Amino acid sequence: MNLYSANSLKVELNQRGCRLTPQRETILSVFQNLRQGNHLSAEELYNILHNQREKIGLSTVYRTLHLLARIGILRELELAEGHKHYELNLPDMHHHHHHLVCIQCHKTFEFSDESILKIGKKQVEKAGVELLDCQLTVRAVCLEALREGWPSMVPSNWSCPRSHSEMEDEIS
Amino acid sequence: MNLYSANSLKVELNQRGCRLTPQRETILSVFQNLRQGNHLSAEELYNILHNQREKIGLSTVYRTLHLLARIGILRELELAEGHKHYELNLPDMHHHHHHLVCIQCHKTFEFSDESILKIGKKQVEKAGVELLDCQLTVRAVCLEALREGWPSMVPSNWSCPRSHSEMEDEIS
DNA sequence: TTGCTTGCAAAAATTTTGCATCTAG
DNA sequence: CTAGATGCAAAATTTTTGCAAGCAA
Repeated sequence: MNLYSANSLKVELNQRGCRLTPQRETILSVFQNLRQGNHLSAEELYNILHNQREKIGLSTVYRTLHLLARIGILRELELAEGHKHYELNLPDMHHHHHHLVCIQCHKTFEFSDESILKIGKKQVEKAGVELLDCQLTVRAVCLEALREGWPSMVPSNWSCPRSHSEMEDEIS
Repeated sequence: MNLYSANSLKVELNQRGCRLTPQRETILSVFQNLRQGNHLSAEELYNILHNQREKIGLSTVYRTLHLLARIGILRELELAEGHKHYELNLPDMHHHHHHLVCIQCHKTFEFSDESILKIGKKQVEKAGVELLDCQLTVRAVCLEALREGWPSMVPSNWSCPRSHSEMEDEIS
């Protein structure tokens, strides 16, 4: 599962006049160890690092997330929760996936579909630009919310009873 | 092009115990008059309203955008510019479209592909949830940025020389 | 009337930046 | 050494909220 070794990261960075610092290495390793299907916000990553007794400033976290996303190592997800989430970018057909998210409780499901990347590649070619990422986001309302009588009966902060088991230090 | 009349908006709102206010009507009309392919952030919408001498508070703008997106009248776009954008949600095959965006200069291209909505519908059915929106976002780097030597040679605030003609009061 | 809405200002949440200091190459 | 990176605190951006007053149904 080690898709980017510290060394290949170093090469990537040095090619662009950037440096491999312990902070960057640590942050990448958090993503490497994240179980498939999870993604982190800057704040969540920062908390994980703190739980691991790593001293990395929040601004460094933000700067590193940007850098790695720009390089193409991370993928930026916009799941409409008020902040971006990040995950490893695995552009090969095998790992490439997309998201279905409930706009009420933010539960997310992953799915794969090879034809999407093909469509993205076609468009990119037509526009004469270079592909970085291609993600389908399906917004929906979950069964539980519908059962509660969404949308009229569901207060905007309502969330599935069971869905409160999330993140913070979810490294497998 | 009048897809939602004031009256059908009223019905939609009243069904959910909400009211049709002049502010909501005005905001919807801005989107109706926006030329196809444009989308607005809360701030941009607020400015347009001001230019039209409408007195609508920024919080009302935010509240209305949320409401209309929740109802399914607007579509929330996440084009990675630091804030959400909104456009009319036209879920029929004919108007449904997707976005290709340059992460460097934020230029966006629209495209249609019927198979995407089909994929979304399939996933939604499988997950047993109700579809609200289905959008493919392709992130790429534009030709101009590549020519400048992206990524190593391009400062992160660089933008295509010509691409500075945007928004603010772009109503056609 | 009643309870949903608004506008304002204040607060919250998220992200960015300036700068002195540190460090990878 | 030297340009890039860090950490902190301060600032900027974007969005949300409390509350008194207004207005749609």
